[in-house]
Amino acid sequence: MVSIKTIAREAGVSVSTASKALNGRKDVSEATRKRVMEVAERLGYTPNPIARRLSAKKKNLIGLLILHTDTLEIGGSIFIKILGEIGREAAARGYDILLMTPAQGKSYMELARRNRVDGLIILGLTLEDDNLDELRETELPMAILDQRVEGKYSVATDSREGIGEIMKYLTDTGHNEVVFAGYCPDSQVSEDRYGAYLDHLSPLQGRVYKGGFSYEDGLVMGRRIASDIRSGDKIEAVVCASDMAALGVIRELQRAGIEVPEDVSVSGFDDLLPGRISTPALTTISQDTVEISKNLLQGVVDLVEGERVEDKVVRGRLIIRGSVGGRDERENKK
Amino acid sequence: MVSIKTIAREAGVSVSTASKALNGRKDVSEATRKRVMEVAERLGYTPNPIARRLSAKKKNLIGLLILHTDTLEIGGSIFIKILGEIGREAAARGYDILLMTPAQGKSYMELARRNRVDGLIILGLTLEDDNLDELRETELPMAILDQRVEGKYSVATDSREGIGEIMKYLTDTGHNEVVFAGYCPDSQVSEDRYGAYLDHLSPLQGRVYKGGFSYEDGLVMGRRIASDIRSGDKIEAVVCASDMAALGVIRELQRAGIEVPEDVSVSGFDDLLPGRISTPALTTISQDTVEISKNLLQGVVDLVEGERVEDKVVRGRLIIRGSVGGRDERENKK
DNA sequence: TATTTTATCGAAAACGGTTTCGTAAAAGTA
DNA sequence: TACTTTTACGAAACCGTTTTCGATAAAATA
Repeated sequence: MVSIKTIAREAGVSVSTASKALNGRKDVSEATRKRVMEVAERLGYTPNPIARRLSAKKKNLIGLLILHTDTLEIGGSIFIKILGEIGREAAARGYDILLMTPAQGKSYMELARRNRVDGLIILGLTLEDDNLDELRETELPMAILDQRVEGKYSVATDSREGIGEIMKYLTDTGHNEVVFAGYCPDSQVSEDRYGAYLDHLSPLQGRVYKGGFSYEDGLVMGRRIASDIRSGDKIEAVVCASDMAALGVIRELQRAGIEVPEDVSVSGFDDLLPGRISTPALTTISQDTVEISKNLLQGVVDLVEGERVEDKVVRGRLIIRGSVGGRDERENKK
Repeated sequence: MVSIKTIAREAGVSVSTASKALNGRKDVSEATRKRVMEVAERLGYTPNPIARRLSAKKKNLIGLLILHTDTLEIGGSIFIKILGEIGREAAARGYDILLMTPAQGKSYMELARRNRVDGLIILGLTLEDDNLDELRETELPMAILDQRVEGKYSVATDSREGIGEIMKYLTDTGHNEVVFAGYCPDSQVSEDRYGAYLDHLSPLQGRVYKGGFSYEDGLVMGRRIASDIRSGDKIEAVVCASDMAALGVIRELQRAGIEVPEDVSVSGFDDLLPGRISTPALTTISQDTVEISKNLLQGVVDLVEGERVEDKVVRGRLIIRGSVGGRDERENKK
């Protein structure tokens, strides 16, 4: 394997000069630099990142902490894209990504310390995490997906705006009685989405069904909603906090003989695969994985390099599909 | 940061002795070893993996190459689990995982070389990959998911047995006319699954619909199947090469007024999320992600450590849900 | 011309470990 | 007792970089 020694020898200079030439330092003559560069090129030299890390204080290494792979599984189709993008961005900024999985008994910070990473990207963090306090206290640069932790940089899809768009679309298509399904106080994301719903309430009047993000949660809420409708409640649309919950709701509505979207419209959030192929297909907000990943990576890197960063919310995109009815469909049904 | 020097000083020994004590080398007295260990424990010493890598020939570093994140997106819910498991296994065997994403113009081997990894785990490799020849020729230890490359270690779900189980189940539930949908010659996995179908043909008689793995592919095949049925073909079951294709097939069948499973049974392969919540829910083969991940990681590691390994096929599990009809349902319909 | 700057380079230390090898003391053997 | 072997340890080299700093020669200044 060709090291810097090889190219120094070959170029007839000392190792230190070779290093300086390669790194564009200022005290090397133009002639020497060129010679060194050529030799390096010819010999296919690539600096050993390990050796480099040993001497440098900044290791150019970011730990990617993937928590709760079981929960993350639901949004799997999104995460795989995020991973790819993070990798690309990291390469572009000259950083490497170390995959870190939580180990029994070891705290995240302990893991980070052991691996000598400059910073952390955290996926799948929940508010019940045991390490939350420790995270808050540490100085280690980090970027957290979808969960705000005080003092820490976070990136999330703009729930407020996303739900806002949905509400606006519902209003435009003539829905008046709109309820919200999937509020659970444990989750930041859920809070945000519910809050946004409340913000856009007028002139609609709201009601909330508590529940989680999963399909099963959706089933439970769907049954309650169906029952309320049968009791005479005039619900025209259900805004759900997640795609999976929306699918569950739709399923139970359909089972109760309530047609979507002819009788009730249902919207999701996330744009997961199942919602694209369900009948009806889900009207939802799709996450901009590229933008999310970019911000995640650049966020930590900026922090590592001493810059200040502000929490980032990235715009989602309203995806109009079949689960929200237009005025026509709903009129026809009547 | 406490280094080996610190603990050497504190324990009153030389750095070399400290190193030997820590690593359980043979020429250290029991008393000294104990003293060194205690100091290390007390000071919370953890060896710097970077420094260790610099001197060692084996870096204890495995590159995780994630290809085609767009295609992988489909099975995302599986891959995220695989990632988690790989991480856990790696930690258990003392290896670190470096996330690698292919860069424009750089070959995979080039990437591996640059990063000084001991070996590679490759996810999402296709037979059309430009790097295939180079991969074949290299000596670098690697484990490849779901794609056999001559001379390279691969891990895959046992298509043969999986399809076999499905065929047996179909026979047991009284299906005679069984066709196969989703054969595409580009893909190893598809070939395997189709081959297994052919193996289990008797006493059924077979027919194949060519197509890919995606939902859209399924739609196309579904239309052809529906049309064949309307032309009088007595198809009782469709064995699909993938869940997504199966969902597409079901969709088109339903649209043509053909009921699943009352008129035709349909089976999938992979056990993805959408198939679990579709109506009817898919009868399919679920992949054992834990076993797959273990074998992937242990495969490369074994190769790195000089052992021989044999290609691994891991058993899937037949998941019986609603898309394949029992004898009763089908009789009743008639 | 004598002196100070500036440009270019290389020796050496440092990063944090591991490993080889030499040596002194302890133990074993004749 | 004298010699050999074993045990326990440390000095030093090494892994491949970067960086600091001192040295030399050329250029600029007085």
